[in-house]
Amino acid sequence: MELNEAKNKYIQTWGSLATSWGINKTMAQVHALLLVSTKPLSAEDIMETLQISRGNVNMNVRALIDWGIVQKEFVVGERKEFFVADKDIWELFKQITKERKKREIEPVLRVLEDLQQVDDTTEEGKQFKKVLSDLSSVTTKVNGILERAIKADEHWLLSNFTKMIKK
Amino acid sequence: MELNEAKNKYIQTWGSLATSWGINKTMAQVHALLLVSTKPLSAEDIMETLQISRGNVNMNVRALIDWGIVQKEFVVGERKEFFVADKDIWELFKQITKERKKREIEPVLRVLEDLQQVDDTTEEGKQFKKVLSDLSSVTTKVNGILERAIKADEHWLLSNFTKMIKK
DNA sequence: CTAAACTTTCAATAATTATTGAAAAATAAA
DNA sequence: TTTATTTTTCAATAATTATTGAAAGTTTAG
Repeated sequence: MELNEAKNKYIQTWGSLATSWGINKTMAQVHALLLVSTKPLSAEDIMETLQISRGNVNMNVRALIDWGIVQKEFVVGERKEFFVADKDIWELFKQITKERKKREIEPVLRVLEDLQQVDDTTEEGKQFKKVLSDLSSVTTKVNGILERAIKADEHWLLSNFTKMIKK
Repeated sequence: MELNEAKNKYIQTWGSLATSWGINKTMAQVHALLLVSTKPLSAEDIMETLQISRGNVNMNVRALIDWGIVQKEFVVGERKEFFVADKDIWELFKQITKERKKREIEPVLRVLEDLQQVDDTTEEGKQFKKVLSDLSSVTTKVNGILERAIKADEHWLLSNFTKMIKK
């Protein structure tokens, strides 16, 4: 398989996975592109490769920076900004998980907690509280799983590759 | 807080969480409604409570059944179908995780594997393969985390509540 | 069988979300 | 300064996704 064909396929695959996880397609594609690029890319490079508008590039690159998985980089002799993606993909996974946990799971936990205030003098009220408490348990548990994933073996990838190389 | 108000708030919260995870809002709301209902609901009950059309109810209930988290139930003396949601929420989480793993993560792993066939005689090709192999490692690892979550303590919730009740 | 009760389908339409592109704002060079 | 270059914003528009509702299809009762 030719390299560019492979890169393309990868960018597309990643983009389509992203859409089913509530991340927009372009954002995922921009990230994928930066990830497989051997050098920093400018907004124009991205526009050209992915055939998207300047505004779109700007918005999505900014979002990626916001998520902490892409950084600006300055190239000597160039005025415009260039971008690179963090190449440690475990780090990437952790960042994304951390962000989503904060933005989505934690607010739900807060609502569930708040709802515990419901009147439970009736039988139905009691049952509802039971469902809520089940939900809280599971959400908390999921939160915990993610928490552990985030904190887990800081250098898992590194040690993994050291192993691979040594072999 | 009044019971119906609380139930409503919960249905809305769950619905909005769902949209950011690529599950459609109505599907999540229907599920939430069934979850907090003390008795099986008919298509009409759902239509009325959520103010949505018959077709919409049908499609989403069917999808929920497809995911294995809602079941049909027959009510004596009634001709139409009624629906109930599985009340074991850990089971629900496991089902959803299992489905998504199968539908989304596994196909990506297959594509990544396929892309390993890329020509790697050039330096750039080698670097790309490195990125691919990183991605595979992480995706496999995530797959593993989910796998373990699915298989984990079949009766975690149950034992948890037994503990709570005993206390 | 036929009629009534109920479920499913799907083209039309609405609602939501993403993208463009040009104008405004910001930044750096001359 | 002023001018050129680059980035950001955002209203308009396009693309995607969800929803409706009525017609067609099924099932059950009589």
